[in-house]
Amino acid sequence: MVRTKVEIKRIEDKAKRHTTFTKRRQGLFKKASELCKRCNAEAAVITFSLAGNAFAFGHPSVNAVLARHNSYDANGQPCNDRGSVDDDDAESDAQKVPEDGGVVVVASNEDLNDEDDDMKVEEMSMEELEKLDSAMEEMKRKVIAQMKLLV
Amino acid sequence: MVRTKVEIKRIEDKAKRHTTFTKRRQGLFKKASELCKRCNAEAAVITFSLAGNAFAFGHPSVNAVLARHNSYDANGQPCNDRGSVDDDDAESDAQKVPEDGGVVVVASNEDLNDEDDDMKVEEMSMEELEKLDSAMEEMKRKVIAQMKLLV
DNA sequence: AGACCTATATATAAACA
DNA sequence: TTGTTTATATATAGGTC
Repeated sequence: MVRTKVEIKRIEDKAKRHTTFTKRRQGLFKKASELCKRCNAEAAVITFSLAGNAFAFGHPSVNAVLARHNSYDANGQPCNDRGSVDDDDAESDAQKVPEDGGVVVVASNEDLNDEDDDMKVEEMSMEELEKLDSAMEEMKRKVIAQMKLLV
Repeated sequence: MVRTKVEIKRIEDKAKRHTTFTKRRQGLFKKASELCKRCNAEAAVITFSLAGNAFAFGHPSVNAVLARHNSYDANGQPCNDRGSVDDDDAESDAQKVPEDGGVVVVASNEDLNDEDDDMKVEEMSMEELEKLDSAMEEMKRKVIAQMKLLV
């Protein structure tokens, strides 16, 4: 796109490829940021380099956007892969988190309070919270996998 | 950026904002697509317009990237929000999802099997799965909020 | 709403520090 | 690696249809 028009195909030279990845990733994050600011939108960008490194941008936060996306997904709005656009249906009068109250999810994991599997989040240590968080990620994957089987 | 230099701030006019959102979203997806092709990378972009519409791009697929991100996240690599970069540590010789087995997260929600709060995912109906999924989203937010308090 | 236009702002490949 | 520099390709604001 520049000194000479380049074809959009895989760069073979490893060093060059990584340099381009870094530059373009920065550009991509900047574009995402501008989109959020200018349009008061929410967006998340997640990238993995070929080397396996992860980079993410999110506004208001990566997790916030992913959670919202998950809830949309679960509610039926599909997400195209591969450069195509998504829904864009009618009004879509916003998404509300169910109702915030009364949810008492507890975790019983071999590594996590075997005897007392009903601790409240407010009473957990950081270590316990992190374990619960990981357990939930795993559970999430299982639930989604199971849902797909039933659809 | 164009006929005249524009400030990167919120566009007040609703129609204009939406037009810009559409154009910039298309540009963002294109950039993401080019990054993937040129650098053989994986990337996902998720956006929500102010109106609440969801749009997503992913290579090789939105879900593939999100799943990979989840596993990274659970394994400790943090994800900055707000336009900043992520890890980029040493070799990062790939990521494996912990080990899939032994996790027995259960949900007890007023709307979800009050009497039996220890159902296995494999035995749940679609409706129950969706409720559990929503409950987990909510729990996730609470856990993260609590973590932030402790950090 | 979209599709096209066009002038200008940006992004960026290549080279080098 | 990370940051220049520079020439050129793209993206896009503001129109028009």
